[in-house]
Amino acid sequence: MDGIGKTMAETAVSLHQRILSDISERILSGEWAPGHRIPFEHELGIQYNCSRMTVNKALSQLAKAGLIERRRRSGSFVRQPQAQPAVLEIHDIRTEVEALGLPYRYELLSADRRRATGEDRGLLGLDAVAPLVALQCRHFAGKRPFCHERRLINLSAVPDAAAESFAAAAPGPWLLDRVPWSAAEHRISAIAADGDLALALEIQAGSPCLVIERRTWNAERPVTHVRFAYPAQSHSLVARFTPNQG
Amino acid sequence: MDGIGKTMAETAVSLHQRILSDISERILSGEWAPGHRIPFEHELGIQYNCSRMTVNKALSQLAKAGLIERRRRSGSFVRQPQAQPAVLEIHDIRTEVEALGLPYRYELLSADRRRATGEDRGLLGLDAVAPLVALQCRHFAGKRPFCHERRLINLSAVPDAAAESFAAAAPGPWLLDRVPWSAAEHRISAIAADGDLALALEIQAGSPCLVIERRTWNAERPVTHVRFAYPAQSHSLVARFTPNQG
DNA sequence: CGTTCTCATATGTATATACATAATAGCAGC
DNA sequence: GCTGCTATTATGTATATACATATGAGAACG
Repeated sequence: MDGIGKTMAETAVSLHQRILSDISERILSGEWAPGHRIPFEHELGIQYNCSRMTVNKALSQLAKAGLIERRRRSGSFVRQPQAQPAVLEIHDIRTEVEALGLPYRYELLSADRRRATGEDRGLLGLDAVAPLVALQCRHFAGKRPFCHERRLINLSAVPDAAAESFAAAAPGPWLLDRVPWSAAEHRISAIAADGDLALALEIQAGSPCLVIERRTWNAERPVTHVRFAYPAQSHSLVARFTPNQG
Repeated sequence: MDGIGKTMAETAVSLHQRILSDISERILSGEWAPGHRIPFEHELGIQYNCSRMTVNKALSQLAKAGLIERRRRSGSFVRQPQAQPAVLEIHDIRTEVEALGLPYRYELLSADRRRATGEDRGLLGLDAVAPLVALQCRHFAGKRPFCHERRLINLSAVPDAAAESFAAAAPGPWLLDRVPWSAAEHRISAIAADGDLALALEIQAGSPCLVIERRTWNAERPVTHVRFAYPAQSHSLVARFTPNQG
């Protein structure tokens, strides 16, 4: 390294990026098998003609992505692939429908205010009885029902929801505006449509549906539980795993 | 900042980590609403009594996690929540079955070697005709079929597969040993079991199944396409979203 | 009034440096 | 041989610095 001031224009992509993709390629191609010790930071620094810090940043990122494991005093090692972590993007329903080029429509089927039953508490993850709102609604793509939504909202976490009718706007975006970000857990499964669901989705009873359940917390407090049911034909989820996403 | 040499023991967690969680907390709590401009790097540097580099690393990470958007000359802004990225862990089937405390058994139903048909090429993402192996097999949890697997393996990417019978060991782990790491795309959907699938899973024809399809690449080359079909009752997937995972 | 040019500014990327920390290897002493 | 100390080593985290780059704001100009 000939010191500070090296121009960056000589490389089209950043050095960081180059190191990252070089190394992941070697791992992905199998050239560096699981268990293999990759060169030390300072060695890579010499190879790439850059400082240890730059290498360090790239390797730290690879470690976070799960491709390598770093051990002090020993070096960095290619990890045994175990679980395939994949990133699933769960979008807003209106966005999804509009992405298909179809007009979106929302319809409220029922709204109900009650004290949490045992089942409600199980779904929401509540430890005590609390007031809540239970909703059922439908999302249309063009003329066809696209998705059925069944939702519980914990009123002690979101008191404003008591005054809201949800007749015109879907509860999902409404909540996102008020509880802007939160931790969430998703459960994805398949079910056979029972009578009510089949009616709502205008499909045959017993036909398969893809179900996404989401539980949402805000600072440790359960906010909402929602079950989206999609007719099997109309929907699938895509998840990707790419180790060097930048 | 009183210069180099500040001891790190005074803070239990790293400064980087603290900035990261502080800021995401403010965003998650709604204190900083979408569109809000968060303080400039140098301002945060003064607030946290640290250098711009440290702030920069934390903010870059938040940007990569999708919580904020960074604009040169303008600053960093809280993003509108759009897609909820959730991490899905897809494990080995044997591991899953054994996690249930049930004995695992594998059974090969059929193995077939052929040149890729049009459909095969679509599934694998091949642009040219190539030899491949097509497999069907079952995974048992105790006495019940747990999962049906239908797989294509691209022989030009994995020539060794031609010599392998797959009678005793499942192709998934076998491939993992040889193609140690790879990029993958998962598609999750629900289907109604057709006659063959119903027979293999010992369920009624037409009953719902959860389907996971996975396409795997190794250095831009398609390696395998696999479709796992689970009887709806027996399986669900869990994905989590936690914004500041470190 | 609109267009273009210049300048200031915030982020982006890289450097060299400093010290902390964890873990190993080797050695000393019992 | 086992235990515990010490030195070494690779990574972890932070610093100050330097320069690149994109872009917004305002000045200069037609």
